[in-house]
Amino acid sequence: MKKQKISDAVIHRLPRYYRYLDDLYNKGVVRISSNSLGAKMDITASQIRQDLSCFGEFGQQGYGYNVAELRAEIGHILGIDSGHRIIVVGVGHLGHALLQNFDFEKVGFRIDSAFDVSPALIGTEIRGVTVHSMDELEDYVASYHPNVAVLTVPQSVAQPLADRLIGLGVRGFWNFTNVELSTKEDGVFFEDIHFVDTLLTLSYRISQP
Amino acid sequence: MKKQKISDAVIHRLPRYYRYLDDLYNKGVVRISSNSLGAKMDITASQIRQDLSCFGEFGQQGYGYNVAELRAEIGHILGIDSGHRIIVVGVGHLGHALLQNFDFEKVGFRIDSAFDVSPALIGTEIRGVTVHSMDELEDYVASYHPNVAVLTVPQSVAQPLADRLIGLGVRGFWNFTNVELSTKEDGVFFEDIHFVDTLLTLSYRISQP
DNA sequence: TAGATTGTTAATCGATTAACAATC
DNA sequence: TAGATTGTTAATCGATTAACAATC
Repeated sequence: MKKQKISDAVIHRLPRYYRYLDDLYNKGVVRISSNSLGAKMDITASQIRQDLSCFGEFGQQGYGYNVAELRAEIGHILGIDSGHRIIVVGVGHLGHALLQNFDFEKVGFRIDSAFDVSPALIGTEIRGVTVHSMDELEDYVASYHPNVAVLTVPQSVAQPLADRLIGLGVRGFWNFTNVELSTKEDGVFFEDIHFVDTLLTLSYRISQP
Repeated sequence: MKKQKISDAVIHRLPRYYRYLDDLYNKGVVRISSNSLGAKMDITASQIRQDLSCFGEFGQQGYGYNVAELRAEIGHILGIDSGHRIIVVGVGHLGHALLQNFDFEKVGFRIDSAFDVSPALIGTEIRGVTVHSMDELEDYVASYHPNVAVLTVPQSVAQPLADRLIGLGVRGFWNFTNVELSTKEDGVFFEDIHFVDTLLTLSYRISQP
């Protein structure tokens, strides 16, 4: 195992490894070699072994990798067992869709509260998650210390809201607002979901002659 | 201008360039140098010039780039003016949210129809987009030739549905189903949106000591 | 044991950055 | 004109792939 900075390229492949291993695991597959996993994922065996070697030695010569074990290891690297807590801020169409469809628990996030300004929503419950008033944000965060916030609010309030949450101790933002957020604070991370970018990439590809 | 294969790295930066230029354009900024754009975007001026040089010469020595012009050029490269047509297949929470919030026209996509199996939805209209029965897919595609489909259907039907649409001539898939789709057909592109992956990346970052 | 497959080192390939002549 | 800034070539850096000894 090499001790070094993990490159972004590697980090971005980890969730995909996890998805494939989780799938194999659910299918009851016991072992897999870097070669056959590479074939499935359409990447080289060499890359898989190189990537994994950043974090440890998880395989066995002549055998390959135990699926359940490797799945658990990568899950651990990704922090699935870290007991992260998450809140949804903004329960419009998109916030609502995420609450309804997204399996936060499956990736190790505990969620029990969402926040919105609309009186019509406050007090309602969506799949077991209660919608609170935005005014309760301070009290809630002080009590439960969620470390990640899903931002599904209008663009105009995104940055001030992020600043407010950072002040309260939130360290990660799953940002659907289409505004690139930033902060001077260290150790705060933004994962910006730009729907537009992916659709434009697709537009580019189908537009090529 | 170099004639060569455009790398994925470059392609994935194009939409971000477009967003920044669109923003500058809307703010009334007339010209910008690679240096100041790089400062804004937190990338090197050299990279911007290198990237743009793949597609042509859009700047002027001693002056920089005309914002309106460069914005239009990149928009053109991305196919924003290609008159693409798009349909939404699956009007659950997420499909609904996209229909309500996403500005398809702004990125050059015409949308007028969505499709679902639910009798309760068929015939309704969401922001001017009519929901049709899935049975009408063949007729609709034959008449209007949409080239992209947004897939917001259950995982289990994703691949067969994609195959069906490919057979009808659809060439791009904005795929929200969390299943990686594929085809043997040439010239068909998938843009898979894996919500899980981005949240796990965030999980990884906040889990680091 | 023999065959398979790992982890790692070395080689290659590609992407990013630096430098600079050209020129507006 | 002088200063600014481009497009492009060359240099550097990093990521991917290949090769192979180690070993289960």
